[in-house]
Amino acid sequence: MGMLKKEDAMQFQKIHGQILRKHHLFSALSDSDLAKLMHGTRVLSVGKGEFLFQQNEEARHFYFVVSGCMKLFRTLPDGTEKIIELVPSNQTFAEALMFSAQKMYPVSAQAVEPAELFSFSNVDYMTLLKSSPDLSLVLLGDLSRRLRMRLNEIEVLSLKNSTHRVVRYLLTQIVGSEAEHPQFDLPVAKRLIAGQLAIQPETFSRIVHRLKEEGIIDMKGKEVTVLDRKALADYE
Amino acid sequence: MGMLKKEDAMQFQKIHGQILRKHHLFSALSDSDLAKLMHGTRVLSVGKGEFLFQQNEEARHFYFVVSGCMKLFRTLPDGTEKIIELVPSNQTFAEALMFSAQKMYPVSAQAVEPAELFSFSNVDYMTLLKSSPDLSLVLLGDLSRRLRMRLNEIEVLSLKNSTHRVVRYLLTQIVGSEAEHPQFDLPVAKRLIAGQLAIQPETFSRIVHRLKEEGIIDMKGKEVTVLDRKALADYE
DNA sequence: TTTCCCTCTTGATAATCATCAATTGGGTTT
DNA sequence: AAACCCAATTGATGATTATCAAGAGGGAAA
Repeated sequence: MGMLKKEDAMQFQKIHGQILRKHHLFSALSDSDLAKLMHGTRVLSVGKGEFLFQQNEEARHFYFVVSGCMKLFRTLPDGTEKIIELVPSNQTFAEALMFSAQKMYPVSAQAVEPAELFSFSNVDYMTLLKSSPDLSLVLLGDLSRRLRMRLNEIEVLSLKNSTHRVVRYLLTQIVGSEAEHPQFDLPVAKRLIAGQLAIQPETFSRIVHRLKEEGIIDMKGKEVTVLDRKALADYE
Repeated sequence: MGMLKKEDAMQFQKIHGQILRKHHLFSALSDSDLAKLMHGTRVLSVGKGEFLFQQNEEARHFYFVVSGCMKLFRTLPDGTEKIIELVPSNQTFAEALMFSAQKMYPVSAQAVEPAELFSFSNVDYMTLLKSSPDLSLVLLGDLSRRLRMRLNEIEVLSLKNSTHRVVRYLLTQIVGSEAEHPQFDLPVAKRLIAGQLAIQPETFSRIVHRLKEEGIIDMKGKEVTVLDRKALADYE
């Protein structure tokens, strides 16, 4: 939590550089550019429930999640919070603000479980960008992908009833799996998932109950098993 | 509707170049670059209700709306359509796909009123991008702004009741206006606005009726007058 | 002008969902 | 182990909204 001294920085890069390399925002950087960027990097530990930043704070940094999980949300006029995104490890967030005229975070960021983060200076990264057209293209692809994610969310929120939203959520969790009875763990607490789907926790619980009764899925704690893929897809 | 011949192209650019110049995607281009780009440009006329492209079609072009209005929407599993965006004149759309790995339009595009469009080749524009880091930054800002727009939409869709959504919509239409009784025209048919807010036309109509009864707004056809700004804002 | 079409409106009803309240269950701390 | 906390569940109720149906209004075309 603070600027690193030179000798630490070298050690830091040695240990963590390769973690970053896996992410497309950093994989295209030359060794020297990465070193330069990481010189201004800070390592942050955020405890469960702790805030990283609040909505409308000035945005000078963007972040990479090393471990844990961050929750990005907006506070609605009635005081409830709307979850915009849950950011798992090995992902970045808040990097789109670098290019926006609006220099304030449009969301608040809070850890849903203890998290380790790298923070990057927007101005430093911008400097790299200006000298590297390829990197810009990578970022453009990144934002484009994010845009598409948001599109999907908008579609989910527009689905007529809550059951459809839950079903859609379950289906997105098992795309890619070829298994007859796909299995996965809910990434976060059920109430948070309900929040993402803009339904109440009680409603979520009741819908899951119904799907279980109909023999379409099974759920024990966070462990989900899809028993009838077709029936689930047919709900749509 | 077709590739322009050289002499036409010059005329074309003379007439329309300055229109494009006003848009930030093209304002940073040099004269020669703009000329090069417009050489491959097509002018399209799309009649009311006519489709420009369908969801999942391969995306080779992006578009600039010269006049008219385009509707971007997704078809939901139940057959209804969810309006993602209404694109008025002097705006571009579908340019984010240039950078995405997914090369298919994630939405369908249809004219809600007769529209004139310019189409641009993705590969041509990409070529320009690679040689112009500044242009990349402009585009990054563009996508960033779009991302924020989507964020707002997601928030609107998460608002608990329909009245809040309508009120929020009205408020966004009068930001910037300092008038005591701001006035504006609905940009499209009410049923389309209802669709954007993910509510039924009937519900929209009833909510407007109530707001009129309470003396907060007035609405005659598409002409809207806000009679009580404060009361409207307090609904949130 | 008259006809036609489509949007918008208004009413009545049914379905869905949020809210309030009480209980259970799992995991952690003391 | 006991106490405690918070998440999750389940039930009962009321509010909100979708749906179905019918009529009114407005603009375009014949």
